Amino acid sequence: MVRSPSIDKNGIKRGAWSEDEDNKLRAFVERYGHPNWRQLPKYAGLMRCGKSCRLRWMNYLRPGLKKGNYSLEEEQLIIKLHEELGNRWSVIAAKLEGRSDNDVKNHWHAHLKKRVRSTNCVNNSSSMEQFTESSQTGGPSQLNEQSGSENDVVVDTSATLLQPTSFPELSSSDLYSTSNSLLNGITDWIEEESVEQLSIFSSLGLLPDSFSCTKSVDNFQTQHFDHFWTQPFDNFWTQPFF
DNA sequence: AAAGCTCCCAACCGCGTACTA
DNA sequence: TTAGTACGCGGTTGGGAGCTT
Repeated sequence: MVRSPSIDKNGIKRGAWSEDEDNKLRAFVERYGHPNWRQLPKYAGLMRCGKSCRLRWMNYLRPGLKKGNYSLEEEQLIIKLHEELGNRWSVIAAKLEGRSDNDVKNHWHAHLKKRVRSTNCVNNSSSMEQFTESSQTGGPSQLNEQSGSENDVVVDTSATLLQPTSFPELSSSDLYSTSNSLLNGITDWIEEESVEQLSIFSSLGLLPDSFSCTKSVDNFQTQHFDHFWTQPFDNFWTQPFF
């Protein structure tokens, strides 16, 4: 997953960091700080460029950095801030305790971007607005009220799907994927079935409350996942250091 | 079993900005 | 004012791991 270590023509090492290098950098920065990244590797006994040292420290070694799964709240905040600020990853990361800009950026490209895109696609509207709005209030928005004619059959049950407390070992991304698959399955099924069957399905509490379905006489459309994220889820440079 | 593909994270690169002489 | 230097940011890439065929 990391680049193979190599040494360029200037004798600067590149690629993946070894444990020994990490230890040297960590020990040096914790003892002396980092007032001059360019000079640091020389005094820390590292064959790296200052830029590489800074990056390694900021994204991996810095104390208080969180690694691993993002919480629902963190993901909501990233999406909200990205909508407001664009790709200003350092500003966004600063709002998230223990996350680096690189980490936030990677998580966005790997998980959140396509999620936002698909949500926008499904809803064909300002879903992010609803997303962030409902995230703040903690409750579901009122999509059903936007549904049109009296011929519409509106379903919005109180059943829930894939609570994180039930699946603590799954990340929110995993839960999202699984729930999305299930909901797509339900959607496909509903598109093939009658309104009557849909009503039965609803009355039995078998639809999640993140799911709403509108069926008009001449126009069938499903709307789901708008509320998924609102569900309860859970001058000392005088001597070399080494 | 193995070849090909996709995902995703760590690291690199280039550019803009701040600072200093 | 300008040139040089260092830093920080955001875009991009490399490549291992896991998945699919």
